[in-house]
Amino acid sequence: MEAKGLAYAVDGDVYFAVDRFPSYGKLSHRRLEEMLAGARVDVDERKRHPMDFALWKASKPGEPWWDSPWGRGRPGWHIECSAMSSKYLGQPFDIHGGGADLIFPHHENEIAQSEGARGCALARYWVHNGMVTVAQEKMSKSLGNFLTIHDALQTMSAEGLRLVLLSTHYRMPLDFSQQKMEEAEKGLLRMYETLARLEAALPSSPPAQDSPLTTQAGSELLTRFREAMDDDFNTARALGVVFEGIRDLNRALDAGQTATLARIRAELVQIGAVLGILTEIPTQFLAERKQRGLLQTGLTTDEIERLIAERAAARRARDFQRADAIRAQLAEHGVVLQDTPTGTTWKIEPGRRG
RNA sequence: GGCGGCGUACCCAAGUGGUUAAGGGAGAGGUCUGCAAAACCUCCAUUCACCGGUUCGAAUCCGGUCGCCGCCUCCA
Repeated sequence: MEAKGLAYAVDGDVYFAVDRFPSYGKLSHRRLEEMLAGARVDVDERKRHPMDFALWKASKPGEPWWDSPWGRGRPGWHIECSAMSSKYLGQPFDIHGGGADLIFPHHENEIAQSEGARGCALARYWVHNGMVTVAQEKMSKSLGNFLTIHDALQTMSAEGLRLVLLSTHYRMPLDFSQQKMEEAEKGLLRMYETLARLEAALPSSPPAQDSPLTTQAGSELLTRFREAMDDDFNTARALGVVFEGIRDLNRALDAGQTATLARIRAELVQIGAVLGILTEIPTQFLAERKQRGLLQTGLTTDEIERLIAERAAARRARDFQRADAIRAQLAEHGVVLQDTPTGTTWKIEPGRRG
């Protein structure tokens, strides 16, 4: 870049000369002249142009350093991305992603230095995601309003978290909230309860595999899923397709249409594998959820089972008052009973989370 | 001030020129059930922040207004 006149060294620093790169600003739709007005004070006087950025910085005492033709120093802050991407992906490569807050200056500068150095495009497509916000404010380290994935997984399942993130188009801001987490968990529960029903009706469900989509003729769900994803990764729309599939599945289960069940299951399994949801064995997912929920009921499985047995005896004796009292007693602890043809099962009330 | 974007039902959220404005949550009614739960069915925006314009036709395009967010300094 120095040889091309795109960069210059000053006192062991090396700067990129933005005014020597005509398309500077093309990604962020900014023009150098317009940005001058907003340029703040303490511009480094050694720069030729205020927007020039460091490709290499001389080390100050106590800082880490590497040897270089310009003396001891370290790479400028955009260099690592250009260096790594060209080494591992080549140039140009297909898709460069990142948060919308990085468009300027970070990605703009990456383009300038990479394209300036190599004379060809850096990336074919740029994919910028909207910010995750908390109470409408950008979630960021400096504001301290952040939640790590590890934190989030203390109170919700990994697939539930994915569902939250998938429920909004990636370019839109996503306001992270307790309510969204709960709604995602509810949605996931609905899906797995349906799949568990399915498993009971049509055993030996294959677990979701990370395999390419195979769109068979007549597989409407897959076709619509693919259309949604082909539309700039419209995962919110794709989730709508998933929920419609779940509804179709429940309808077929109610109607006992076995052939339909197998087809929809195959489709949902493939869709789930792409989205990273519905990859668990339904009965295990529900059992695990039950186990976690048990903690905040203040009851043990034995106590619950004992009350259920007592209720069953009351029902046999047609003492429905006693039976309903037991139901109410358990409900107070968040335990919901479900009478089925094969006996009574229980689950933890959705929305109550430990 | 400049650049980019957002404002769709009670809440979340798709839809960017043309059949009835996806889907989820909440809510209401119904089927099923001894009672429930789950599931299913029905209902829930003549209307898309507001005003004006273009068009046979606009949530979607254009102009303006209001509100909100991100970036415009170093660092990553």
